[in-house]
Amino acid sequence: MIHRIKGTQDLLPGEIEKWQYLEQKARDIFARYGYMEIRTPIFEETELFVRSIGQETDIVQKEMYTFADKSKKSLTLRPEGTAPVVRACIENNLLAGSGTLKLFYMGPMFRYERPQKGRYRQFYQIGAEVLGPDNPLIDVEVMEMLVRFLEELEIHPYQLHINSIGCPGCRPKYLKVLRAEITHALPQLCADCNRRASTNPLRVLDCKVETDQAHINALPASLDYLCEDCRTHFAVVQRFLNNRDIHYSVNSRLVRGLDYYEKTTFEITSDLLGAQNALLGGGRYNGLSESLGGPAISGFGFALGEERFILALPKEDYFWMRPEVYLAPLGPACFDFAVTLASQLRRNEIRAFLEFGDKSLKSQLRHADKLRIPFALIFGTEELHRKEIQCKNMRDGTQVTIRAEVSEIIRAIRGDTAR
RNA sequence: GUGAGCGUAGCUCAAUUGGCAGAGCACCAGGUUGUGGCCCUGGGGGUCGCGGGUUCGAGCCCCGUCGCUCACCCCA
Repeated sequence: MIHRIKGTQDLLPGEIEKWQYLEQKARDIFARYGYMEIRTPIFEETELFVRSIGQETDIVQKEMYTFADKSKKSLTLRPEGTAPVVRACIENNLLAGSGTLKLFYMGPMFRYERPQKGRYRQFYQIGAEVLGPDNPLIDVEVMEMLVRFLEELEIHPYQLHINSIGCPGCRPKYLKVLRAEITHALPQLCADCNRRASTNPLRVLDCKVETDQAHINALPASLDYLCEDCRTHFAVVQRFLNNRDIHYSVNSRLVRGLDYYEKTTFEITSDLLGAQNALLGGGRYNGLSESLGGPAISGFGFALGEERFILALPKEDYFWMRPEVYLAPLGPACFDFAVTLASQLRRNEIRAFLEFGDKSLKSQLRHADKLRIPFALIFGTEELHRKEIQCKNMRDGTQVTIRAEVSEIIRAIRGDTAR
């Protein structure tokens, strides 16, 4: 028995409808905010991710699916979507204009991690990028769109957390102070923090160990070390979030795991999820384009985890384009007619289901009921001899005899007015 | 990479001290010459994850192994 790879999943009928719903709603709201879709390859040169995400990050250090192809080139299954999008923009010269470029994408990402609730090795993200000016109103518009998106999906409660982690101009100064303070507190901190202190001091801020909290709260916050430009940027973001009546909390301990972020970072969490409680996250990445050899263009973007949205979605019956009519021929003698009729109905845009097995009427109706198809067309040799057909309404059980013609059938299942 | 919990029918789970592998749901058939849901009757289905060991006898005890789940880590 061969079965699926750890951390992957088969999305089956009954579950996939939620995904279609989610993706359809995403396309809808992206269209309203002026985004166009982009699709990039599922694998890239390894170097793209190393340079953008950062050599020392966990993603690059231990989570990438990296392999050599037959020409010995090192390739990597994409662990995130921003770097490939920016790469594609540079390569196809989409950044030539001076305006704002808004793109969205959706698709699978890959990270080699131990699976748990809401976390998979192949997982799906929907994300968007705004390339162009370094304008804080972009940050606000993206967050507003996401809050609207959550409301339309009826996902609640959720919390928006924002922070500013400074820019290459002011962050080094902050990191120096942070390092010094952490070193000072090190004896009182947990083993993980002791390790992080040297590998990635920002992550110490993210520690959840109870006994560390008091010490961590006493550590300096990046917000207190922002340069003039970063401070103004963050102030404008907050002012306009307030204007739009968007509830948020400033979380000076919000740290992101990718090195390209600067200035604004944000995250939306929900306790509808498990321990992995982030529905989505994102931030500003002004230096990314240039570091990948493109023009000096600013960027802001986010990615949301589809699996996590599915977990948070209200427990409802999601839409399925189920067949409108089930053809139940009685015996092989009527099958030719059934095939022809199904074809005619479909040409008239009727969703028709035809059973191919030689099943009893009882089992065919049971099947139609199980698929919740609203009408069944029943016909045996007697009916066909008279050019008639039985049309049964599966909801109320009523049944009428009609002429075996497409126009009659359409009238019967869609009502007199429809066509 | 680390830790814990769990692997018995398609699904959810029982099985006393180690003593003939079960139920509900689902599925199929019949009750109805050609009519679904509700009800009744019957039926098909099992490498008890896998491999060793102990024992007259193992789903149960022991060792190993694989898988799943959750959590740590990290992130979407």
